[in-house]
This record gives sequence, C-alpha cells and structure tokens, in this order.
Amino acid sequence: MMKKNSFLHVDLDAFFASVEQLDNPQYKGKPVIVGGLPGDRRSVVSTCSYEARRYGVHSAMPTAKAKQLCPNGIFLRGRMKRYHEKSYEVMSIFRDFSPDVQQMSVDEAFIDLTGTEKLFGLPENTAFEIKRRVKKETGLTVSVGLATNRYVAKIASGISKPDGFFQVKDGDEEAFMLSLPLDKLWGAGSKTRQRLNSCGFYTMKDVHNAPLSTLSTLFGTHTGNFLYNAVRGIDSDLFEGEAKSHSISAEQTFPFDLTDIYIIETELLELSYDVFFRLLKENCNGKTVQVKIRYDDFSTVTVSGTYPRNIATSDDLFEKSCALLRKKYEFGRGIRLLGIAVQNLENGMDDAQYELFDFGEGKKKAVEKALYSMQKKDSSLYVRKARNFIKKHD
DNA sequence: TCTGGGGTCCTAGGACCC
DNA sequence: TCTGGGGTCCTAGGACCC
Repeated sequence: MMKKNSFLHVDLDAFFASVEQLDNPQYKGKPVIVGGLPGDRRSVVSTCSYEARRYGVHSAMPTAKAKQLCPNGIFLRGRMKRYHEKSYEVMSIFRDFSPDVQQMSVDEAFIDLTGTEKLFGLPENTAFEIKRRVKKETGLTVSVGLATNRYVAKIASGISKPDGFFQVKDGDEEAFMLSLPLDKLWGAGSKTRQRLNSCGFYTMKDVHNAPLSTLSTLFGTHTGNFLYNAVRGIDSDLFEGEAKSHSISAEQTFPFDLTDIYIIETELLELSYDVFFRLLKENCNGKTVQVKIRYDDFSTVTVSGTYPRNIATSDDLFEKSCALLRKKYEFGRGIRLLGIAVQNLENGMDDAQYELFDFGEGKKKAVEKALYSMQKKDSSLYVRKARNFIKKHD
C-alpha cells in the first residue's frame, strides 16, 4: 500500500501580541492590542492577545472600537523588525524536521513530513517535538494541524487554538470537513459566504449535496471546483507551486482626505521613493505601474500602465505615477488612500538597457544606488526630496 | 466603530495578430 | 467584401488572506 502524505500546518498564536508579552513580562496575562493607538485616526488592530479577545477585540477591528470594548487594553504599535527576528528563529526550528518548509507568512508555515518517519518517528510525535522546541527555544506557542494534505492541515491547526494540536487521520478528511460550520471553509470569505447563503447553502453538508456542475454554474469554474473539493477535504492545490507574479507596493491612508493636487502628488513622490528603494533592495524590477485611489466613500479605483522599459529611477516611477493618477482621478473628490505598485517583477535591474537608452537616467540611477547603500549601512538615515520635508513641517 | 498595509490569484473584456 | 476562431497581452476590478 502506498504511504500517505503527511503535512503539518503550524501557526504562531497571537504572534505580535505574544512577542510583546515575551519582551515585556509586565504585559503577561493582560489584554495586549498591537496596531494603531487609540488616538490614531483610521487605524485598525493588527493582532491582539487572547486576553483582549475575551473583550471581543479581533484583528482588523478599528482601534477606536477596540478601545471602547477594552478600555484598559495595552495598545502598542507593531515592531515588525522584532517580529521578523522571532519568526526567523521559529522557521529555523521547522527546518530541522523537514527540507520542505513552505512559509506562508510571518507567522505560519506548512511542513511536509512525508517520508521523515524513519528519522523522526510518527508525524504526531514530530508535531509535539516541534511545539516543545519552539516553546523552549523561543518562548512562543504554536498551534499545529496534521493531515494528509495541506488544505485540511491548515483547517485543523485552527481547531484547538491556542497551543493546540489537531490531527485528521487518513480517510477522515471528508467527515472532518462536514463536521465544521461553513465559516471554517478557508478560501471562501464573507462575499462568497453571502452568495452561498443567497443560493440556499448554509452548511458544509448543503454544499456537499450540490453537484459540481451546479457549483460551477453558480460560482464559476474555479470557485466551483474549489468549493466542491474543499467540503470533501480535497486539496485544490491552492498552496502548490511557486507564485507566478510578483509585485512590490506601498500605500498610505491619510488621517484626513486629500483634494489638493500638489499635496496628492507630494504623497505620490513619497510612495515612489518607498517602492523604488524596495525594488533596489530586492534586486528586481518591472515595467507595469499601478496607482490605487481610495475615495472618501471607500470606493477604490486603480489605473495601470505597462511601459517598454523597466522603472529607471524613483523620479521615473514618480512621473509615471502622476501621469496615471491624472488619467484616473476625479479632480475635487476627497482621497483617503493612495498606493503605488510595480507589478510583474523580474530579478535583476537590466543595466545593459541604460547604456543604449540613456536619457540622463543612468546618472540618477547611480546616485540612487549610492543612496541605497548608504541607507543600508545606516538605517537611521532618511533620504527624501526637499518637497517631502516641506510637507512634514507644515 | 467606520473601515491598515502588503500581498496573490481570478475573471472578463478589449486589442491585436495569425 | 465579409468574417471565424484561437492565442496572447493588457487592464480594471474584485475576492481573499495574514
């Protein structure tokens, strides 16, 4: 008989809040809420401790509401650098147990344990050994799901949080899925659930009863297939393979809506710097630029352009962004968010091109590369155009 | 209570080419 | 003179996730 696959999904519990409690022992056992501070306009909760969740606080909740629900909460801004350090420690432990660790985000990963039994014993024992080592070596707790495919492992890890372990045995996948409420169907968010409900589907069983053809007609081929498989505990390969496209973006929500075109473009300048320096840092580049505008009523539009050559400098990105914005922006409307993305990225900076088409950009580019290496050596260095400083000191 | 920021993937329609 | 069907690329919008 063929040996079945074993996958772990490991999730760090209330990650950002747990790191804060670890680094600040006086916060242990208290409601810690990481994200915006209560006084910040237009901010949300990023992560909160289980103590805070008891008050009804959760991720993505406006900070103002969190403050209302939990007036004595400890509100903290995130320290992303620190979280990435801890994340790296944890991921390194995972790699001691399998060569195939697929990190999904800063706080979760899949570990393929297929074929590791001879080395580490049963997968469930490995799961407990991983939990033990993470706790001992980093002070953090994780929740682990174990199953024969990634999709079911992902759902299983959410079953007994925090510090949990849940195994779905070979052959039990379908029954496991059917035992859960519909809102545990990972990959079907609120919009899809609303549509499911409006079609008369309220439980996993309801979806399970529908033939594939019906689901495909109602939801399209892709989502139909996904739903059909998901309620049966079959992995639709959502987590398989490398990502096809890649992009780097930056966006900013403003405390107050913007209408003045000079100020709007000054913000685009700032975003252009952010994005361009990150392109340098990641040593990649692309030809497609997207500008995102969120109006005061929260409606969001995007406009993008694909150009013959990669982005040459931050000024180049700035000019393209301004042109795109002017094409799309309904002048006079209040803007609450602006974003810039460079999409369809490829590795390398194609330096050769600039020798053929150098419109003075080669020089600018050299200057920006030099600035980038200065910033790399001294991270306190903040290089921006004078235009951005004028804004800051208004 | 009024909604962050950084991503990936999918779809539909249009342009363009063969 | 009118027109089919397929492939590819691009764009805008939307859903979803952490």
